[in-house]
Order: sequence, then structure tokens, then C-alpha cells
Amino acid sequence: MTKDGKKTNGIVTLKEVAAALGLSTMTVSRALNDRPNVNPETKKRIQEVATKMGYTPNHVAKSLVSNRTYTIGVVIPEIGHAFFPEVVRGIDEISSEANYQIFLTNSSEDFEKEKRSIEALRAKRVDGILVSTSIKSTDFSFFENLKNTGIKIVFFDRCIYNLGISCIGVNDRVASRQITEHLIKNGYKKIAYLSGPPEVTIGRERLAGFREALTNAGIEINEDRIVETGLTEIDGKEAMNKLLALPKQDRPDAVATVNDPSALGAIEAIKEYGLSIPEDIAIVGFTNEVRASIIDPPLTTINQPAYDVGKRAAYKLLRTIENENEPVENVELIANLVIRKSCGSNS
Amino acid sequence: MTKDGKKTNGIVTLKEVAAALGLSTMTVSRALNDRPNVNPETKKRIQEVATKMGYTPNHVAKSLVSNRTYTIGVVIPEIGHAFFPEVVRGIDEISSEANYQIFLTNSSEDFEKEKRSIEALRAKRVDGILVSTSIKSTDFSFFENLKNTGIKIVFFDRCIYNLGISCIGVNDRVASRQITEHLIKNGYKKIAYLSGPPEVTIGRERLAGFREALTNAGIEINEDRIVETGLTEIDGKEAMNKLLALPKQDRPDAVATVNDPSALGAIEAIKEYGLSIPEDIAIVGFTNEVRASIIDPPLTTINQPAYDVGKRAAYKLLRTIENENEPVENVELIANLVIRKSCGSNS
DNA sequence: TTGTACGCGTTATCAA
DNA sequence: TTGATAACGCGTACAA
Repeated sequence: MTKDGKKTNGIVTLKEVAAALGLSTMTVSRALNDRPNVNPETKKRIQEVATKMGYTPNHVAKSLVSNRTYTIGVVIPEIGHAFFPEVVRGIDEISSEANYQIFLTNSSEDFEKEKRSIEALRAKRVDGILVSTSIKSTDFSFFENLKNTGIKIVFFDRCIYNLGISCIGVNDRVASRQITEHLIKNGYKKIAYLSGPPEVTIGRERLAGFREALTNAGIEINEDRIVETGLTEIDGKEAMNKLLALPKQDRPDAVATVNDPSALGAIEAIKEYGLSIPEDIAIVGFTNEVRASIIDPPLTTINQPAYDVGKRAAYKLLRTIENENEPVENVELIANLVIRKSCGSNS
Repeated sequence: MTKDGKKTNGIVTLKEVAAALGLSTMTVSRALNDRPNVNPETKKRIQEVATKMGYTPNHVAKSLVSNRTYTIGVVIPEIGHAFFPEVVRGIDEISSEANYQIFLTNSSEDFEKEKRSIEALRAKRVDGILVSTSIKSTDFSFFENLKNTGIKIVFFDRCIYNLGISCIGVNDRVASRQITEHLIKNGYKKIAYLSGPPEVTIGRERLAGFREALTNAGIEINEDRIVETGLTEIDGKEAMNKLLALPKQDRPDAVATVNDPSALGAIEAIKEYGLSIPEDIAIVGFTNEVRASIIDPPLTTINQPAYDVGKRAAYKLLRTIENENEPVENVELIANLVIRKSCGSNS
């Protein structure tokens, strides 16, 4: 304020508009929000003056009164993974249509940062949170407590079950089984698996699908060919190098992986080792990210509908926010096999 | 509220903590904000009870008083372009360190959506906005008016100049000239250019760099070989097909492009046409996105430091917010040449 | 050291 | 149809 009581801050308030018109704030508020019980002519005058003065409603004040911010938090583990930007695009699509804004936070697979972000989102009083857990999110009680504070949560892609929280994912286990079955159909017997971290659902589910396929086909599972790894190129390359170091008779003739980045890392390792794909070793991924179709050879993989996951997750969260009795749901979108060259198929 | 005046809403307020302790809200507020003049023992008791009750400060209320939200808006044109997620990662890095949250909005290259998003961000009273303009953002007056409302703005990557707004970009023109010079050095003479939309800075600057290189080398510019295109794979493919349709003697022996996606589209067109890269036609990109190194042949391109652009832009915005007299600045980060196979070099 | 009063910008409620 | 008042949750300024 200056000495004479005028604002120095340029932002026009309802009160100022009202003063300029010689009306009460309530009348102005009603007019600007298209409420009934305002004289049409008064309303018109108000709208004109408000526009002329450059009035913008202050949502902070509105939120304080209404206990609603029309804001949702989005917590993702790594925006650098090509899958997530697509998910975010889907979330943005739905939430912007519904006039919600999204707070994006990137945990960098760091559970501590994830927790701090969520605390900050709570302080900002978001109406709900979409979460894909970081690898290290093993502390289930955190999300349980979070849920008990009453905030609406929906998990996507990487979920924690049995917490009464909805989850939007894909049919990881079935898809993983299918792509492994495809390798088996192509005649491979010594199939290895680069397994993701068991702390995240996708790690566990995809590994389970892999095991099912082998078991169903009557192929004995050689545990030495299952290598636990991370979710990045570097992790995949390292893990593949371990497999390549096996005695020649134990070396796999095909490799299934937890995701495309690890498959791409593995491809690099195989090439550097001097072997051919798929002639010496076939390989398949999981994600169908943007590089899968252009790598040499093109990567057979599972197409995860990232954009749809985002849309569905956002939709479910908005329903959960706006509908008192929205049921808890586990949605599995269909992720389908995309056959390219890396698996030794030509069909 | 229920009839007896108790909250049904689970969120605990300062007042409730105070009531539980038989103290005033002020004492509780002071204790929880580590202010002086609180009896250490009282403070301890307060902190314990607050934690037990699950109290979280309400930033909405704080913001209303302080006129600061510790929130910034990020407006990007297309999160599907691999460049932008990396920028966002940089922005998140800086802003989360400073305890700011980011509102992410994706305009999908749609100026109307961009404007709506920015209005919404204003209503939410963000402390500042980071903007990379959509292709269609030709209405300079919009940003001029926006700036006049007093909100802090910083442009990144795609800027509008002469508005007194800081810009964090890369040395587009120089880098574009350098990569073109590299083609010239490799002996190419009939160099074509897939030019981006002239409405965005990157379109204009990179084309200017291309022209400079040819002019400096005394090569006459054949305007038929400059094709205006969009920024996506499809655009690049279309534009390349136009060049391939030229009479054989006019067909380029090398192509420079406005960005990697258009280069990738062009590569597809060239391959489908049955020509070899770089033997028949050399090609270079601009961005160094994630696919550039794995496409066949690997793409010579300009490495744009996306993550650093994000960090610098966020840093500049935070300084502009927190520092009354922060100067307007045009920052050009260095984007350097990455030589791979597609340009016919082996060094 | 602790407490009271007030205001931030808006809307719900009740009165005129 | 319009207006006065209180309230949302918190912190500043001042008083006790």
C-alpha cells in the first residue's frame, strides 16, 4: 500500500471494481459469475467495467472459501523415460478440458523426493494426486497414511495394491507371457530374462508372465538366465553383459526384457560383443517407445498405450474427486504385441 | 460442518491444534514456523501434538496473505517432442530445490489453448510463467499485455523478442551455420533446407544460419531447394518427397533440416525412394534427440542442451520473481555439432 | 512469552 | 434486486 491506501500491486480486486461502480462486492461477484438475481443492465455495466479494469478472479481466495483448488498433482518417477511424457500428454488432455491444472513433479526414482513432493502438493491443497511410484517406494504405510488424510489418489502404471486405491495400468502379466510365448513359438529354448526391480509392480508382474509362458510350454526355468536389473539402458547393458559372460553352452538364444530401454541397452551389449540379432540372440522389449521401431534391427515389443493410460488415470481421478461414492477400480488396458525383426519373426 | 460445529472435512487447521492444546493460534503458528519468542517446552509440545494430529500448513491461506504462491507455470508447445521433457526435467530440478511447484500445460501448438492456459495460470496467481511459444503464437500483443499485468515471464527455446522479456535459448543461427558449413566442407554443393515455420524464432534463426553458410562459401542459394515445413516427422517426410520429385539434375546432394524429427521423416522418405544415405543424399538434423544416435545411419546433428535450457530458464525466472531489479537478458547456450555418419563424415 | 485484532479476496447467508 | 456480515486459514502488528 501507498500512504493514501491505494494498492501498488497492479492486480485488480472485486472490491476495486465494486468501488468504481458504486456497488457492493456481492453484486459484482454475482454478475461476474453469472448468478441469478442481478439486474440485467447492472450486470452488463459490471462486466464492461470489470473487463476494462482488467479484473481476473483470484482463485487463491476462491479456493480458500470453497476448499477446492481445481488442481491435481502428478507424481512421476522419471520424465526422461519416453513412456511418461506420453502419459502426461493424456493427463493434460483430460484435465485441461475439465479446467483443472496439473502440478508436475519428477521424483527421479527417489522415494524421499517423492515424499517431499507429495507433502508439498498436500500443502498446496490439490484436489487429488496421480502417482506412479518410484522404484524405491516400498514404504506402503506412507501411501496408506496419505490416503487416510482424505486426499484422493489414483495410481497409474506402477501401483501399490490392497490399499483401496484405484490403479490404471496395462495387462503386464498377460502381455509379458504373450511376448515370451512368441519367442517360444519361434523355436527359442534358452530364453533369458532381464527382470526389473521387484519393488515395482511392473517388475513383478512382467517376470511372472515370463515364468508362466515357460512353465506352460514345459520349459524348465534356468534361474541363472534371470538377471535382475534396473529400468535404464545402462542397466540393461550391464545385465546383458553378465549373460554374455556365461559359459557358451549356457548362453541364451533369446532375451526378453522388462522394458524397451533395457532392451536397447542389451542390444548395444550384444552388438559390441560381436553377435548378431536375431541370428545369434533374439531380443524383445516392452513399452514400444519411440526408438523401438527405428533401432537396428527393429524391436519386437509390447505396445503400452501410454496416452490412454494418462487419459484414463486422469478421468478416474476427476471422477473420484467429484463423486463421493466412486468405486475403487483396477483397470488393465490392453497392451498388445508388436512384431518386428529382433525376435526372428518375419510375420 | 455438522450441527455441533465440528468439521467433517478431515483437514486439521492451526485453530484446531491450538484448541487441542489450550493455546492461541499465534503461539502455535510461531512454534511451527520456528519463530523466536516461544517457550522451548511449549514449542516441543506443540510440535508433537501438531504431528500427531496430522497438521499440514495450508498454503492456500498463506498465499492469500502473502501474495506469493511459490508456484510457476510452464507452457510448452508439445510434450511429445523429445526435446521438451528434458527441458521440463531441468525446470523441475531447479524449482523443486527452491520449493516451487510447477504447473505444466501443453498447448499442442495451439495458440488458443496456450492463451487459455495462461489465463488459468494467472487466475491461480502463479508467481511467474515460463513460455515456449506455440507455432501460431503470432499475436505479440497478447504477451505484451500479459507482461503489463505485472506477471513475471521468461521465454525459452521459442522466444519473442523486443518485448522486454528474457529469453533462454541456444545459438541457433551460429549452430545452423556451422552444421551447414560442415556439409560444405564435406564437398556437398546442392544443399537443400527443410525450413521450420517462420512464425517461431527457431524457424527464422536456423534458416538464417543456413543462408549465411552458403553465402559465405560463395554458393548460390537455390530457393527451390528451401522447403518450408512443420516440425514433425510427417512434415519432414512430406517436404523431402517434394525435393525428391525435383528433376534429377536439381535434386540436392545434401539436406539440412530445422530439427531432428523432420530429419527422421526425411530419412524415411529417402529410404523409401530407394536412395542411400549419405552416398546419394547426406542429411543433418538439429536437436540431438534420443533417436539421433540410433537411427541408421546415425544422424549428424546439433546437440541442444535441453536440460540446461530448462535449468537456466527456471533459474532466471526465480531470480526475476525474487529480485525487483533483475535485468532482462537474452541467453544463448552453446549448441555444438555432433558428427555421425549421415553427413558423409567419418571424423 | 503469549494473546487479540485485523486483513488477504472471495462467497454463503441472511437482511433490506 | 441489492447489500452487510461473517467465514475460509493464516500471519502481521500490536497489546498484555
